[in-house]
Amino acid sequence: MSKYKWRDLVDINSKTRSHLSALSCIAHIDANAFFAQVEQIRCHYTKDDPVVCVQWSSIIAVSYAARKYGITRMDSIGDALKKCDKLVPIHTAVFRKGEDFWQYHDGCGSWVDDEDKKLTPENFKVSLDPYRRESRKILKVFNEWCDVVEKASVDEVFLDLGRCCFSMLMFDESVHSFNEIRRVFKEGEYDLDLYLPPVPRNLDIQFDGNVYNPEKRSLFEDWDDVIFCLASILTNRIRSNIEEVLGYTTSCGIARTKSISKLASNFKKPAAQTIIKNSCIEDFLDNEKFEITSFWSMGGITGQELSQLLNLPKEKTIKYIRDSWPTTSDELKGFIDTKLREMGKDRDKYHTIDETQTQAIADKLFQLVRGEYRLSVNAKPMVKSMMSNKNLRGNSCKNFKDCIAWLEVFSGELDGRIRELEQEYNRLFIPKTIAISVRGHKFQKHAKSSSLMFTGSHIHSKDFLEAGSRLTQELDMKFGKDSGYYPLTNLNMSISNFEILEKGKTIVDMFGRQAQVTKKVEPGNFSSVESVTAENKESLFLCQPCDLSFSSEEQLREHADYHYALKLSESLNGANEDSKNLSYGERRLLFSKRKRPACSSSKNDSKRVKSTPQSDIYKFFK
DNA sequence: TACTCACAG
DNA sequence: GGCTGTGAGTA
Repeated sequence: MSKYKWRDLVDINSKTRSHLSALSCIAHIDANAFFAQVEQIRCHYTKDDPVVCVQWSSIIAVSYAARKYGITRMDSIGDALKKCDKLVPIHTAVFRKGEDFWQYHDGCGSWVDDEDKKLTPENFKVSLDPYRRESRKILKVFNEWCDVVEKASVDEVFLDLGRCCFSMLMFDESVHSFNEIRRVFKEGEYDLDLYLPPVPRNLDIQFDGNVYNPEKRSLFEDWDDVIFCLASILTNRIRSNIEEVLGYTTSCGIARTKSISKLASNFKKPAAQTIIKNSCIEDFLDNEKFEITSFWSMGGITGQELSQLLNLPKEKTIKYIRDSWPTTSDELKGFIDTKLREMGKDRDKYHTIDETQTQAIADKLFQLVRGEYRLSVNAKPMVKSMMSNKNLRGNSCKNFKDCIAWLEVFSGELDGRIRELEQEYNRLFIPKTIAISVRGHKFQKHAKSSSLMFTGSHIHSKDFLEAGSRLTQELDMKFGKDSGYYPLTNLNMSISNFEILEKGKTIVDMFGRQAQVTKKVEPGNFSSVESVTAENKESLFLCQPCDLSFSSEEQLREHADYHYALKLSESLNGANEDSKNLSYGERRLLFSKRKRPACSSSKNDSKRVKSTPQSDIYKFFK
């Protein structure tokens, strides 16, 4: 007999409840030394070349090949060259002061002898655009395979694999072990409150990756292990797909919660995956000397203060918490409350801990140490704002004219990032407000903002430059005569309040004359753009992979199911093998009927291609 | 709404 | 360590 009920199994097929199910299955996938990998691939090096990504004279990402020489992110480029004379330092792309496009200057950097080829913060601004682009490409692949994807940062994602695993278990005809449970499910001969049948013996499936199993437990103790096994097969396929098509290696962790899966993906690197069985979670947390500060969001002051407050021992803090408060979080809450009260006048030492929130803190901690803290996997909303920022050194911004030169850079960067979004979503992004902020030696911050007129359907860098210059001039007139205003130490431009419109249509075409558009973003890659006008109300539900729109959420969900079916049959019935020789574009056409995005027409692209003609990193967009 | 702080990569 | 980004809390 299983310890899980039918309800637990059926729930993982629900987008909204899966993360709460006892059979939940989450993956965290992380691109290894991402910036270094991007540069390695762009410049046609191999994984064995000791590539590092450089910004001025600091190393911001170290490839695994370079780590073998003991090089770390803390090393200056000079230190690193001492450790490895074969080092391949590659500088990030940069904007030149006064220009509105970025470029790679391969062969240039702080480490070269030629003075003319030195890249310095006085005259350049780093561009992270190439990494954001590659990140989006990777994200697209995840979205093709999985219905719930959360982009956690530029180089990591969470996947809720509930539906995927459920489908593999119930509908994959090539695996015979599950015929009986499938029959019962399909005939409807089950009750949600009944326990599942025992896991069949001699399963014809195998884990992909490393199962964390120090106690040598049976690999398939119950259905959770079956789910995780299917998940491991799937994530391996997804990761292989990403490596085949884009070249990136990734690390993956599979577990029942986000926090455990994140620890797991970090456990073995690079290019590995680690599965934490539910029955091994406590072993994992205890054996691998994790502390509460190891958990996400606990890495800073909050974790420190919490550790102190609870008088946690240095070693085995997680086990200590579990053993000290074994049954409920209530006693833990009581303990925290008492401690805070005892603190009395020293209370402000723990300013991070809010005494009205002790129940929530206790609950979270109680669950975290048991691998039971269940956060849902949420797609992040598209964008709220965008900033282009420059810390200025020395005299690189000593008057109004210098400001304008940097504003050129900011305008170009923001414009490029908007173009990217427009390509990705096939929508127009129109920011309605713009802000300029400055910092100097003698003052913390002066800022000005204004609304952006939107003239016609296109906004480009000139509009930002114009509006930004005006604001900067106002600041200059107001404070510029003050001694200590110049040279500025920081200058930035930000845009916000985006209107998101269908391409080729004006807001009036879409929604009528007195339309006011409000944006709503649905979780997942299926977003809805909702328009509210005085008279009519209309919703569009968009399937990003296909760029099809639907008039109801129901239709969209139905359509989405079609995607999973295709992907899963591809994955499990060997279609993957058959299509191995096809190009990515052909594969995508085959499986998702998706049009390739048009070749990017941004200024950045043409410049970039010119400067590095050998690069084929963006070939999939051609 | 704007600003600061905490946190992360 | 420099840089970018997000969310929570606060005035």
